[in-house]
Amino acid sequence: MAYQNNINPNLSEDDEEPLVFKRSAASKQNQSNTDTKKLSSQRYDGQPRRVSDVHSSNGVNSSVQKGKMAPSTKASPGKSPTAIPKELSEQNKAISIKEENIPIEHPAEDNSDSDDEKPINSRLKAKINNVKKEDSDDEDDKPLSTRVNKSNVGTSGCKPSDAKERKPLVQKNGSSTIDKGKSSSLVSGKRPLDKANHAEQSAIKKPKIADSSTSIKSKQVSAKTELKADDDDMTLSQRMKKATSANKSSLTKKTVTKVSSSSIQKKIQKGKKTDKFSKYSKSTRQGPSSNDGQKKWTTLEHNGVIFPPPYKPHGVKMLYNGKPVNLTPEQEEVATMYAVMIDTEYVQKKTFRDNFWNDWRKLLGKNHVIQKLDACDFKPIYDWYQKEKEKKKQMSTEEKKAVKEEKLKQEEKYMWAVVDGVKEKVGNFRVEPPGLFRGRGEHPKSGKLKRRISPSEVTINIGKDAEVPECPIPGERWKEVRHDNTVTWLAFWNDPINPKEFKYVFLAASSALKGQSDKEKYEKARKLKDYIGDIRAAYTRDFTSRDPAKRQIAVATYLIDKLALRAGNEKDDDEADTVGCCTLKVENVKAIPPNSLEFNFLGKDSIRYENTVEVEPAVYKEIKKFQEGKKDSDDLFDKLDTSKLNAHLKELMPGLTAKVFRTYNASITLDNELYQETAEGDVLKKKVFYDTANKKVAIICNHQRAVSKSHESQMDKLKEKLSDLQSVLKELKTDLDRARNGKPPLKDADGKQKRNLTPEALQKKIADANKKIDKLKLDMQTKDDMKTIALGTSKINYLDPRITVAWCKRHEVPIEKIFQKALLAKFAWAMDVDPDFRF
DNA sequence: TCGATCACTTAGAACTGTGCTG
DNA sequence: CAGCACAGTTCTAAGTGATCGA
Repeated sequence: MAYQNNINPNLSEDDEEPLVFKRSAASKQNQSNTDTKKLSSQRYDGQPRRVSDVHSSNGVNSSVQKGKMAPSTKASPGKSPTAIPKELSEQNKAISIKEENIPIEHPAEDNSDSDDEKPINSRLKAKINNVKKEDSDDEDDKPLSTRVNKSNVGTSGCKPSDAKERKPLVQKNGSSTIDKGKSSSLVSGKRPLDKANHAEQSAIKKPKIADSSTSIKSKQVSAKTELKADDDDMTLSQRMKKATSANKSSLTKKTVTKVSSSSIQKKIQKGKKTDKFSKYSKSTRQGPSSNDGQKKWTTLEHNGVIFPPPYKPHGVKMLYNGKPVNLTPEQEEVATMYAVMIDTEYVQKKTFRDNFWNDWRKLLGKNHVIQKLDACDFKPIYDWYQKEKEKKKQMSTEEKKAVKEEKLKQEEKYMWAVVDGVKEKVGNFRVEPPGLFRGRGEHPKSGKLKRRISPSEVTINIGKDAEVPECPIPGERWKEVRHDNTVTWLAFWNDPINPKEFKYVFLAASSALKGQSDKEKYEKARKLKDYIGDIRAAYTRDFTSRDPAKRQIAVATYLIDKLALRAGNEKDDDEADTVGCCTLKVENVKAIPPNSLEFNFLGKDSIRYENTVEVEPAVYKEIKKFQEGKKDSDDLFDKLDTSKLNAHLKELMPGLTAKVFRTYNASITLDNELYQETAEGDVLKKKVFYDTANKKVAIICNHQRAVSKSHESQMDKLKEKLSDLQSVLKELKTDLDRARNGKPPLKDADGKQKRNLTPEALQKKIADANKKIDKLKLDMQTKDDMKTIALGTSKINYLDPRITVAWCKRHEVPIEKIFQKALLAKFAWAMDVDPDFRF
């Protein structure tokens, strides 16, 4: 089939014909390509891109929307004796999460939603077979080993082989979607108000604004308790029901944990009746749909945030016109921020320097000796800083360890939160230290001083009954304390660079709360499979609609579907000038006859997207029309913005938005790739196979990274190594010839006589050398190919981890080879997937 | 209806740790 | 054992999209 591009939207499933995706230089840089490093290379050529085949099986539609309806709530810790037994699937065990003091465990994740959607049978089966039911108790009691190790990853029998069979996957999963959802009445609103019957609650959401109600220290008594209780009950029972019915039940995967932080531990204890309970409680949390409205948690405890230490002046004097200058500590602090950056690219940019100078100058005052940046020499401070760094590096291992431990001791209490009785890691508990704003690309605010944040700017969100964290800076207090359980943040402050924006403190990715939403994200993307056929048919139809707005929506949707473009919200003038689909400018797309489009624009993070792709003739024609009579800098889609686009998408599938296509595209691509014949061989080979699939996704999503500073020199080294090997080979060949003729080998480079070897021995050496050379060449190629491709982003954000876990099980690859520790924790919810899972 | 606000996900760079190599 | 590449983690910027409120 010579890839013809046509991506016919309606392609039937089997059509997965790859669209030709020609990508030329994907460069990572921003506009000015001046920067050398950035110039990118060309790789990516011609990678065919497959538009996945997705067929929609007759659309079943389940309207299941993630959880909006169920009123359930979580049980409060302590109660819930019920605790649904959790089963551990064997798979779970496969993962060896070792000790780690993290608690993981997430409550029962409900797989609910999703699980529900998935074929029950299969899950059941799997569970039945593998699962071990734990009854009771706590995991503590049970040997970790059991739960964890045993990696039998593979095993499963399912042979992937028949791809054919699997293809229908969609059906499989899809159909299974069962309608449970239908019912759900729909989705409704998530407005907080709705849900809140209680006045109290209702007040909550708005608080964003001010919420006076909560003031510090108030330990309120509140009705909350009652509330809670109710909810809890409900939940439980509900959940149980559900669990039972589904049989699949529970889920919880827990990972045990050994918690260490005493303080929290104490709290836990306090809070819950017993540890056991606490564990259990987790299992009850949030039901699938539990979001009763918007409730994200019932109890929340944490210790607030930690602030960076006050500035310690170093007294090193910078020079102005060659002479040392005295600076106050405040002035010195900011000078130091700049000084340590003088060897970065930021400082090369005028905007950065101007912004810095502007802000620093305010601190210096009008009459300061320093009157212009150009005459400043920050080198002494820079040198001092380098020396400090060196000193640190030179510390003995013990010293380093001691320092680390000290730091840990100070921070430990901030590292954890207790959410509904479960200890969870906090993500960013450190308040951002002052510094110079490092905007990406040509950000107009780059270089501005990002001031220090004080506690009086920080709002804390915590459970009503929890102790309000003490403000870590004596004499100061929090700006505000809220008790808003409709949000997941633990604290926030206004971004000093952009005061209208906020910086939030959230739980870590390994938390149940995040895990749950991650899972929902993938379930939604999976659901798109069932709709994609209709959606494609619809937009294809609309390419020729009489209504221009409709045509724009159709074309935009097509691009988002086919190219996995981002939606493209409007941006302010004080942000870098980047675009997404809806904000593409005329100049960003060039029509190349007969029906190709050449895209070239700066996307998120000012990463350049360059791609030429063949499109449907109708699309080609429309794009040309949209461009007619417009200036280069005009919007290509003038009748469109993301909210209109998303509103339209929502009509096609509940909950559908533009970003879902990216997730869908990425995951289905991985799934398809991994169902191709997997290279047999050792784990390393399999990993290469996996990475290749991952790479395809990264290319589709345009995930790039800067070429490392040392790339060139590294390549040079490899080249040298290669040529050394080649000369060795040559020598060996000569020796072989001589040996065959009964002559002794030539002397080596140092003039020494080499050992006499038999032709056989030499042949073997030659074969080895050839092998080495081939491997080296391959490594070099790979290294060069990958120098601008970032695999991590898709792994973390776009690829349904169940696809990977299932593949690992099928091919007996230990999951740790693919997911590092942090990802194992983040994806704990996906570990018990069936080996034959299809996205 | 629309701009502003808020919450949360996605992103690459910077930093840190670690294991290999010579 | 130092110096390195590379892997993994941390940091925080930059997106998306829902909701608010006029």
